[in-house]
Amino acid sequence: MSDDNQAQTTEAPNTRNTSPTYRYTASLACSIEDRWQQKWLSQNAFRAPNPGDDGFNPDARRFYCLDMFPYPSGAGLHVGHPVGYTGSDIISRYRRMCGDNVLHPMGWDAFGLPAEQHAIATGVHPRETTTTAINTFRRQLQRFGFSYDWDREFATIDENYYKWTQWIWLLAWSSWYDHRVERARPISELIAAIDRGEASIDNDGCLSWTKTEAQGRTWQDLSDSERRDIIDGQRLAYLDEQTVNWCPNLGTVLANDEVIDGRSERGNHPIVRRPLQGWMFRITAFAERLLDSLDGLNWPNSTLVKQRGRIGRSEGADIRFPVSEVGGEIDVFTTRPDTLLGVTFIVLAPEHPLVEQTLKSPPKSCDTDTVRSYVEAARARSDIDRMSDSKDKTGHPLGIDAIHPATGNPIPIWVSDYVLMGYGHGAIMAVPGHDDRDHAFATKYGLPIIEVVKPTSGGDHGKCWSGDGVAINSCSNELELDGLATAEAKAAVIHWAELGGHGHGRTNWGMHDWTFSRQRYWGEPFPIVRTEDGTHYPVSLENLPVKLPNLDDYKPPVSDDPQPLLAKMQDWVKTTAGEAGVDPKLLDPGTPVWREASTMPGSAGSCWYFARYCDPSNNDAFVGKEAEQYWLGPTEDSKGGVDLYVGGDEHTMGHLLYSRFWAKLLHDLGHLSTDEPFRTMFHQGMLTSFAYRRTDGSLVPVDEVDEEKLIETASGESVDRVIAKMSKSLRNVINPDDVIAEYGADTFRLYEMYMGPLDASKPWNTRDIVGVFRFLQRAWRLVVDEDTGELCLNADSNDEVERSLHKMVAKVGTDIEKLAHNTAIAAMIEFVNLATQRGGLTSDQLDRFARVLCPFAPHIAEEFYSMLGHKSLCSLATWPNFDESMLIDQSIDLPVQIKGKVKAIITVPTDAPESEVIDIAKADSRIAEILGDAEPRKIIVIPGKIVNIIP
RNA sequence: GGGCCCGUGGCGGAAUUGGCAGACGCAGCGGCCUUAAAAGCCGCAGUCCCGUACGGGACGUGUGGGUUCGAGUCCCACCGGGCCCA
Repeated sequence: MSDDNQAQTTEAPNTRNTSPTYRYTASLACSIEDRWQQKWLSQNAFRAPNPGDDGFNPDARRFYCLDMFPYPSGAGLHVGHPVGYTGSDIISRYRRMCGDNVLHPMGWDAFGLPAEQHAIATGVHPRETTTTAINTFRRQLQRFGFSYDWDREFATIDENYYKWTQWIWLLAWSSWYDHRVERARPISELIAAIDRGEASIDNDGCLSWTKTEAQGRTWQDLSDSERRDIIDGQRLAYLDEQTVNWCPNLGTVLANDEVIDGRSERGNHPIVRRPLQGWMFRITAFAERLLDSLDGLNWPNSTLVKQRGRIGRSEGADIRFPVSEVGGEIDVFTTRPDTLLGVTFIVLAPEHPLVEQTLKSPPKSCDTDTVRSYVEAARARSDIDRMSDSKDKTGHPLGIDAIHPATGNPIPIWVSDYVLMGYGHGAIMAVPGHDDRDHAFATKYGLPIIEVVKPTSGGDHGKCWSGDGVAINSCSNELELDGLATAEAKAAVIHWAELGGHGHGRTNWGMHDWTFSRQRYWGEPFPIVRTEDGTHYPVSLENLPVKLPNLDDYKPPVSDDPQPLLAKMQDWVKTTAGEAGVDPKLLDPGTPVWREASTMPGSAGSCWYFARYCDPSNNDAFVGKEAEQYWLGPTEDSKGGVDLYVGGDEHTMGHLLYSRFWAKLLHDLGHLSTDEPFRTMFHQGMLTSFAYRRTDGSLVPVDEVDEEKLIETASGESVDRVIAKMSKSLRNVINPDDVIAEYGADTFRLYEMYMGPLDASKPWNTRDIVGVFRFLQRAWRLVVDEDTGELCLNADSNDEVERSLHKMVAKVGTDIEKLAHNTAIAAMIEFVNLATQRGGLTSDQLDRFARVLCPFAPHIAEEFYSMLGHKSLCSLATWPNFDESMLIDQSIDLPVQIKGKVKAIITVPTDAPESEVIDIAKADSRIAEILGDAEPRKIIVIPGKIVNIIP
């Protein structure tokens, strides 16, 4: 052992003075780890050179392995974080040793509510809180020995980062979506097309590319503000009024996934539904592509299914129902146009404009007071709430009728909160014969039910059948559907509707445009200002980022009336074009302007961070072209995008959809060479913990239980062990710092990987850690003299050990590629156990073993490697080869079955032909005894596997 | 209500994808070493039955059926658990 190892020779606190000086104890492990971590950092060992940089190898295969970056919370790293990080570190280290160019970066998703909540409570600036938390996280991650390229680290709150977040937003604001070519384009091209007369805007504000005779006023006739409104209506970032989840206590709007059961996910505050104007992203324009390009992704199936569900494509038709009394008409969207003749009533969402219109001039039969209070009550409820009480539906008749377009019959119009304004048109045609919710509603209020679809097979005839079938009772003067299968009937109705002007076929998306404004402080400001007449002007690139002003008081005004926190800073909000950084060519610098007081949501920075790692310090572009093309562009093996993205599946729905959207936007506008950010995706499983449950079902904190006897200490009552999420209240949260202090980082890494499959959720069991610790101790003792600390190796190689080493190298390599780290570790344990029994390793064998161990337990591997005399790092050494011929044994044991039951094990030469195998099997005494003289009817030989004899 | 996933020893989990179920580890038991203990090393270990023992037999991957020479693995139904959507 070299001189610089002296430090750890002092005895470990948990060992007696009787234990050998150089035993692999926690303190020895920790001092080894500390030394190598310093070397890695000081040598910048895991720096990934970009094309053009020193040391870049253009012939190597690329491997961009990305961890979902963490939000650095004040509580420090949770024991669950390193599961995915260790899994990806192992494959990154392995691929690096295989010669790949590995990009394995880490950074910080650092804008977010918790730091702002902390600021409200303490007055400490969120930047300060966040920076402290980042330093803690970085220290903890480095303590695990992860091989990140720390030169590429950044945080989303860095000015040089959010400058580009703002720039990308401006890019969206300056773009529109051209559905003719299915891509985003600069809005200047649209304006030019309109100026040239190629495109026109119809009376409804819709864009039209067919040259028609000018109806009414032409573009030239419009005022500047009218033109501006039309163009603003095409932008991919646009202002709109939405019903939002307003959280008065947090002083902000929350996304649906930030609201759980009508309360905020963070802080558990009540939510009210309020209309509010804010910036939106026109993500729905990309819906079709977001759906279609999922097919090319190597993602877990469950994630693909969820993503498709989230996008929510449904094909159907818009059908128009005239309204007799008040005039006008109701558009409904239905996925089952074939059931048109089963419609017996119409249901409007409480927010539907016709409801308000009816209440203003109600017919006699409308109970206005009841309806009005019902509408008010429904407004306050969340969408999920309104849809979830599937049993007890409520509603009221409006007292007016619609005319059925195919029969001319009047059908009543109701209002009910099970219909949402956000889906379709906020109105449905109710088909109680074939829709469960409509059926429940009709039954409750005594509305007629008509059966119009007969199930082809199965299905309970007469009950509410919502599947496909054959149309019945579906003939009117206008339509004859009887006998048509559902698909044919749908087409027939759509055809009829389009011919008669009653509607048209349409694809509806469950996904909505993305509400992008937040009313809080700790987020990216929008780089845009507006003048008195409401015209918006971008802040020019050289004046980005628009920095957050400092606040004296972070408390939001608690109010049911949504107000952005920054609106308190009137000196900042009200400024001049010059002061705000608007290009003087666009607007005179002295012009009074108002800044946007809302900020971007937490997910903004994480939408594009995968790209920034490619070129994190670029001041001239969000990412340099060459770096971007190298790390993210298409290759022979990939259509482009991050090669492996590892992260939990719990918060990925929004993030994955939003990053995919930004990638498509950036791709369309020529800034990214891939339109999918993450080619291969892997979700690490959640770490759970044990908890204890009393017979009445209540949970007991772990420290109040005798875990051996399974009784509650205080009462003596017996308890069951159950698996639960780690939580403060159950006191079963594990702090990784404590575990490392007790066993070292190498053991920690091995334990988290050895628990089970990387993608499975599994319980932390402190008792089990010692197993992998013993493995490292055994490996250490196998080659190191515990008294002298010197290597203790054999001169001659044992053939059995050598063969088993080759097999182990082969298995570990293939297992790592599958991220099956648990079975790779089992293979290493078996190897060390065998080598221990056979009396040790040669120096050449240790050399290879150290390199195989390195991705998993890199510190002890470096130690072995340097003890062998290497001056270079094991982490940068070459992955050992194995000899194919060493994987095959001379002879193999085969089970012999009689009628599928194993009766004997025979040993045959590995390459024995079938006839020889049969002869050996028949010759086996036990087999011969069972078979007797009779010739078997059939003998099945599966080479290398089994022999099965049917007598 | 719809969709997706999962049920293997006392526990975590293996099983080259249809071929010896329970690798590896924890906990447990026995032995060696030790005055003793810890650590370490060696061994035993799915359940049940027969047998003093060597050994042998039956059952066995949530339950019931099916396909197959052969099923933890494929198919159908059910039970239980989880996640997502409504």
